[in-house]
Amino acid sequence: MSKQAKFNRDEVIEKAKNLYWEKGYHATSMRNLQDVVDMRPGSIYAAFGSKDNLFKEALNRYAETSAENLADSMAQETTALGGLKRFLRNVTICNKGTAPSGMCMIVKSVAELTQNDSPDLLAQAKGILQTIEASFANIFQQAINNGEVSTQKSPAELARYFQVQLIGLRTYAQVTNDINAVEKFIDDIFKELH
Amino acid sequence: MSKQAKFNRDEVIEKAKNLYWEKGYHATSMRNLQDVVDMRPGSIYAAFGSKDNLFKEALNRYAETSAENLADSMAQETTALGGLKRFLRNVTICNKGTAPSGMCMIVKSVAELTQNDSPDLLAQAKGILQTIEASFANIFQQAINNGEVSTQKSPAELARYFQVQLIGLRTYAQVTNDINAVEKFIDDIFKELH
DNA sequence: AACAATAATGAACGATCGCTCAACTTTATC
DNA sequence: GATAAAGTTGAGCGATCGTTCATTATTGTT
Repeated sequence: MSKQAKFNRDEVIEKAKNLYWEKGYHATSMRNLQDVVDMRPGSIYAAFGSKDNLFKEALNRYAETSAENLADSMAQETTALGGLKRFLRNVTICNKGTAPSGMCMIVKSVAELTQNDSPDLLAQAKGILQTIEASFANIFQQAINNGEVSTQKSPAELARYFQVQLIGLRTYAQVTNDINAVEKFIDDIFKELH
Repeated sequence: MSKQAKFNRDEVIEKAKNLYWEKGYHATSMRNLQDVVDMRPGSIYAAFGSKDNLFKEALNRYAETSAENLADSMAQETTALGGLKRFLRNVTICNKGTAPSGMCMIVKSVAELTQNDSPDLLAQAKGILQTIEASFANIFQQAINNGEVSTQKSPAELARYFQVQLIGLRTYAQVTNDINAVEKFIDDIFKELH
């Protein structure tokens, strides 16, 4: 009995994520979203509830994809530090042309959203960044176990250090477009870690 | 002849800057601005032309204030690196409670604005970040001349490094609120530079 | 006191915002 | 083919957006 939905939920979330990522939360209107996902407002609201909730799903999708990208980078390298370096190069240099924005969607969200007007969206974005940092800590633990790391720092400290470099450098790359400088910067980071 | 304006232009720009800084460009409405500057729409438009133009003036004011804050930090320390460290501590830890946002207003703007919907606002924000980096380079040149710096890096490289740490750490501090971690991070940065 | 010149006001414009819902379409079941 | 259940549609709601402009208020000059 009943009719089955004709839209593909995964594809819709993917397209919504890309639009939110490009334009940010406030600058993305429901009509913009209706256009890119090719659905009428009634269907969108039946399926996702609200603009806020769709943004939440978009954030989660972004987090999933980021985790996959990190895993892919790790899998393509023989060392843990090599994997992290590949990941860092990907987000700052390689993927810059293809992605909806050169900036990290989560950092964009943390920068845009305030505690007053969307506390749970902000909390979710912050939580995702913490999760990512925790996965970096796991990787650095591996790197330490493998004897790849020269410094005395703990996995948590190394993860924090890497997170700051990632956020800072990705934003920096957005401003300058100086690929050579970014490349050199990344090399310096890993020269020091080794 | 004529009537003289009763509002104080500097104060109005200051208040507008603080609201834009807190809420971001898109989430700040002209009616929000009318409230905080206590002016009617006709007066605002006669004085500033448009929401975009008022935002430009706000960005410039922010840049001026940032330059003053940097100069103040430098003046309060005997060494160039000490001044930079004070500045970095100020924006990530000390001023966090009092400022409209823990984030840098320029970084927020670069994150929020896109090439398509406001190219000149974006260009101006990027330009301000370049100017700030150039002032860091001057300071590092002094530090090198004074023999404060241990590394072989050029002033431009050191400025880029500092800019990335500043952007990354300020954003990081916004996410975690872990003051001890940030404090330690800053200490590590300057341990290495010395 | 009359006159320019400029500033301040705020109602209101057309556009767009997030969102709703009554009407309609499609499907599975009997 | 009648019925029930669920998905789709899009006109349109009230609110708010950035902005305009006719009107009013305030000033220095004559």
